Amino acid sequence: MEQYKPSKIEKKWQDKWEKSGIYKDYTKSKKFYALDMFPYPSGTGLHVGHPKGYIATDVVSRYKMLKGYSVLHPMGWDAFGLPAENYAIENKVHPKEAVDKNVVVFKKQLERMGFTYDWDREVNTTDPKYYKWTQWIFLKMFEKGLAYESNEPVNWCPKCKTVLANEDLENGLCERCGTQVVQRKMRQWVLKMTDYADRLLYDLDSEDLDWEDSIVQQQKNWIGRSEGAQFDMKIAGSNEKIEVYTTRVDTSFGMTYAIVAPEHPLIEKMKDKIENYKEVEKYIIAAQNKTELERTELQKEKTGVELKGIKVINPFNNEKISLFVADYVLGHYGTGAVMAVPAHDERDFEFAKKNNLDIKQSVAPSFMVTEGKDAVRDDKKTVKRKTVVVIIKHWKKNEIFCLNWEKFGWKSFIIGGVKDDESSENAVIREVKEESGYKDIKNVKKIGGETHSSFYAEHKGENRYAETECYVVELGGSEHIAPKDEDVKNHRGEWVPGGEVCSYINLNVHEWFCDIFEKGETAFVGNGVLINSGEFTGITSEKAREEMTKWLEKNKSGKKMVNYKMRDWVFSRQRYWGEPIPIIHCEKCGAVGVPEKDLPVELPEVESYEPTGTGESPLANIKDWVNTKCPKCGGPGKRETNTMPQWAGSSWYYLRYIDNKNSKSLIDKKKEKEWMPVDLYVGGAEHATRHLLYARFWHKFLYDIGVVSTKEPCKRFIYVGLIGAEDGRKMSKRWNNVINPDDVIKEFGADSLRLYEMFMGPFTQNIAWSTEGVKGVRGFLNKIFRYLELNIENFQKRSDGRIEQLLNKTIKKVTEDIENFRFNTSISQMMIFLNFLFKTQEELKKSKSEADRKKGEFTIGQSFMISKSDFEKFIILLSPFAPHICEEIWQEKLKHKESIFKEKWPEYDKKLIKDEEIELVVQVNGKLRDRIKVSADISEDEAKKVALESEKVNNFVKDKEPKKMIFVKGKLINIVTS
RNA sequence: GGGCGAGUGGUGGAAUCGGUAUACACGCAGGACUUAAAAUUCUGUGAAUUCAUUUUCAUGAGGGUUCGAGUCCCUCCUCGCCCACCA
Repeated sequence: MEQYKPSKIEKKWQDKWEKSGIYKDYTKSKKFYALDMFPYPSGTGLHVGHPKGYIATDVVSRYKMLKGYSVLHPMGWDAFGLPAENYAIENKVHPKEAVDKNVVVFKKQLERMGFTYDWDREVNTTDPKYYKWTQWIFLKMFEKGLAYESNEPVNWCPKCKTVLANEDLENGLCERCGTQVVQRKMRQWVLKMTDYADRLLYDLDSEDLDWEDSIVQQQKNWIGRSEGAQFDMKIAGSNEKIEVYTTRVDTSFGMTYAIVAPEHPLIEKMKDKIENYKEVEKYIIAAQNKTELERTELQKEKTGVELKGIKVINPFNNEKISLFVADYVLGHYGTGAVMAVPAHDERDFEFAKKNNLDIKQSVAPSFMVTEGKDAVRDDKKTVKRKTVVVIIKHWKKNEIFCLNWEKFGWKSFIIGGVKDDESSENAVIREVKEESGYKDIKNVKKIGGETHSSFYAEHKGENRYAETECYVVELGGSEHIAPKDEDVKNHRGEWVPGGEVCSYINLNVHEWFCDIFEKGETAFVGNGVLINSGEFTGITSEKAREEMTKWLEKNKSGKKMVNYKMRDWVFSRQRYWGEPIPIIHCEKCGAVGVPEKDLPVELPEVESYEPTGTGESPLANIKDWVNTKCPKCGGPGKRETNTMPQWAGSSWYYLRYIDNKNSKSLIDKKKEKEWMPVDLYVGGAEHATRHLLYARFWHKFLYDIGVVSTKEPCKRFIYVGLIGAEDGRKMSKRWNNVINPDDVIKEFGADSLRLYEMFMGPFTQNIAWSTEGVKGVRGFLNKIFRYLELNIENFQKRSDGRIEQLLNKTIKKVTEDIENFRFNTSISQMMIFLNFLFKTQEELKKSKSEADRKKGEFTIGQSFMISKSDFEKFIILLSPFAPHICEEIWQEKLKHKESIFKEKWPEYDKKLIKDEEIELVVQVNGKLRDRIKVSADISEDEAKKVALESEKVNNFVKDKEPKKMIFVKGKLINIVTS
């Protein structure tokens, strides 16, 4: 029998596809843009983990082609950056040479996997024809004031000898070499990404973006928007002031001191007035010399020095308080100065404790109570659960309540108020019944004391107090209907059904918390109700933030303020191998952009790529290149010698694929409209806060200047789960556990590699490689070949009914699974289908031999076998995953003249998917007791009858009378006896 | 410390709506083929119990809701990723 030999077959088809350009059909009416993160062509080549994402996009691309789409599926090289440069330094070759060499290797490796890349569209970020446009974008940003020069301290990696962006750090270490980064003041180019912060944040929730939650969340956290207030604090006896930023202006009355960061300009300004300036100066110098690591990890203890002789004034109560310098306040965030409220901020609390500073409470804890998630009414459903009603009373006893709040294990609470004159258990229960529609209230526990009660609720912007008693009431035992919207409206405000309104109960427990303060245990950082806060006393934290900010505005001493954790993008590197920044410095005109007609500013040849470490890149040594004319005034000018970071080229590459040969513009408008946005983008999750953020930023800028027509670059992004080594470690040269895809392809074939990587588990999950697993999928491919060899003469006109049905189910499942990136289950479904073909074949053999034994006539007829057209459908389903073997079968075995690419993706027949007969599951008290074959549309009555007739069932029901029966149509019946 | 996610056989995993837990695959065991091995193929394979039918127990631990829970709720434990003095 002919064996399936991947090595011969695969090469043959790869060549034919490439030659015919069959997948480059861009004439269809529907488009699909599938994008991979282009690789950095390193010297080590690919390992099996790299292509996982590429395989997935290729599967989807081929699937979309069969579905009648024009599919854009390009590939290119992100080749600027340190590794190539370091290699160049070591080996004294031009980085370009190393890159070119590596690209050849990478391309060959990718080609062996049978990807449908359109290599005519290949881009390379180091190609002057490409980086001309990277520079062009920079120039446009420069023109719009989004690229600016700055002298702020930046992260400097002493080993890489370059500045790094915030995004390039890992725990304060250089992400590339692990060296401790130091802060260094340097002139550098910065992109004003913070101007786009709000749009970058809000568009994450827009319809243009369908990304995985975790990635969206990561970006949100990275952007780190916070809303608060900024206000002035006057320095007593001086005209100077500091500005502080806080998100908790509601705690202002608890302020007992203020702090400035070591780099705050006030210190220099007030030098003369600071009595202990020497001590302060010493502290500042020490702080500057601290590494990031010391500031965070090692140096957990908060340090600081008081600026003696200086007092600042709390604008809310005109109190004079001390000012400190402490390095737990960051100079670059907010205003570099904060108010300190030890009672309500853990860091301030810690610092205050250490330095014996005052602690003053201004917010009393209160508890937010909302309904449990499961109680949120769903229009279709009855909410079924046990509910606890808590009504709070006496504040001196509520310590018990607070302590036990969580320990009781109640899952949710409804707050109810009782009318003043009706404080009794019965009143509570009656009211609960009436107002909520809940029935079967039981298990009433009184947890309150005897005195007055204080029930506090914020409802639709209004604060209400009610006198209440304190009870715990357990609701449940049977189904109840969640309240309707009308009911909510009718409520007095105390009720919060459906989780639609948040309520506060002022438990007046601050005394209890005060105890803790006195014991020195904790700060209360939650929201609550203001105490000791002058005119603001008694309102909630939320309300207080609004009101107190308004107060500041009215008194012209502060305003509402928004801050971001995200900082502007430090955009210059002091290295050779990057795009030159197209700027000329002129003594007269300052920084002048290189005129568009002179782009690209090509990287000049240098003798040494070695970084200088002086804050200039090696380009600074090429005097001929550096010295030029100012484009504005014609006078002497010097070229900018810094280069762009590695992330520049990749921030817009997806656009260039669409029109990669255009020398007149970055992209042709018509073509851009035709293809954008990217429909599917697959790549590593580690790019969530860097590349994906940068690309969105640049894209939005390009949108603003009219280059692109979409607000977001890509519609759907899915991250790839990593492939670990077989030993459970990371695949790495260091552990000598790297699996090279070339070896796998050589032994098992590209189809097996593709199929295995898609089969190994959920796509986004990290999973270890298993060579045994590859053998498994190869067996599957072999079996298809074998089945065909055995049965190619036996195809019937129409398939066995069971095969037909299973095939239609398979079409449905595979189609849906590809759309949803559940490749593993679509492959297992195809395995199930093939297994069934073998099973029917066994049945066929059996009947044959039986016929032989009886010496009867035997014809295959229409049973047991599959029709040619149905088998072909199966092959088409498999072809996106294992294109080579499918093309081989299609053209060589099934004798089609045209490629399988020309086929249409099969549709399933809804009628055929329905089962006529099912196995009715019969449960007794929820336990499986029997399965009975019945017609699929069996009625409830019939099902009951059949179920009760079953002997097995009767063993369990015995003489007990069934209390009720639960029937799920087409699935099961549950007999309840107890 | 904060955010997100996960925990199911010996292993990777399936069960997407609260309805038959362990699909599919690997591994393992036994049989066939072979001088032999590999390859291939067939059968079995959660645990306990039983000759067997069977029954009981099992989805990190413990509780809860439900006729019914891997799935929902609460508490706890473990692991992974991201961020981390952001006021």
